[in-house]
Amino acid sequence: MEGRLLSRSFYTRFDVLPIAQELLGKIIVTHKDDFQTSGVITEVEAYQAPEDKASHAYNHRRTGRTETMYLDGGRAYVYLCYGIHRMLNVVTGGKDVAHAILIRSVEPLDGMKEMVRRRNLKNVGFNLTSGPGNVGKALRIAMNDDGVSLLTQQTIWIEDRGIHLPEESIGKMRRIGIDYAEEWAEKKWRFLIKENPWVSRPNG
DNA sequence: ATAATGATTCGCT
DNA sequence: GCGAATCATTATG
Repeated sequence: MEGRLLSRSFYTRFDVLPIAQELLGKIIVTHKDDFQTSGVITEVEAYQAPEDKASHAYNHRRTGRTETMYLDGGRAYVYLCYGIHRMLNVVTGGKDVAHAILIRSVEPLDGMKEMVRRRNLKNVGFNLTSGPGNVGKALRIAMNDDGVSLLTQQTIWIEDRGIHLPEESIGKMRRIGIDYAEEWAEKKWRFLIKENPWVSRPNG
């Protein structure tokens, strides 16, 4: 399966919203413990600091954790959620621009058997790689992946394998789990491939 | 130093 | 629909 590695210039554009939509249909790949696992990105959420109250980097917030978001585009931002889930984000924009895109769901491609093993699932369903916590577990995202470059095919990277999505096939809805973010919670910055069952929730 | 909490998921009711 | 799991990060003293 040959794909074209997404280049630095894909990630370093300033506006995170088109980048998030263009990630739909691209292939996220990880290489861990001699296993290559991958999937078509089917659902993402954009986070646009400093103005976005839902972002960890809201209002130029700089802490040890958020520092990764201020790096140049084309890196992974990984954080632990609820003490359990490793969430995989794509850092975008130039250095000191704290934009990021959360990968919420993928459609399994390579290494599906290994992904099932990592998930400890008895019965395989769409929950294998749907939902950001499940994506992290299936792709074996680890805390030490925080800050790694996506620009080489070593650990984590994103490829274009020629999938083209027409504008009308992209669903735009409210982001999940950020009700505290007031008016920013209303932004339709969750993007997903319509009619694709590999998303964390059919509606929202 | 301590305490609160979360860009979630799963199992049970 | 509800609550537990589980811990790095964060704010606060």
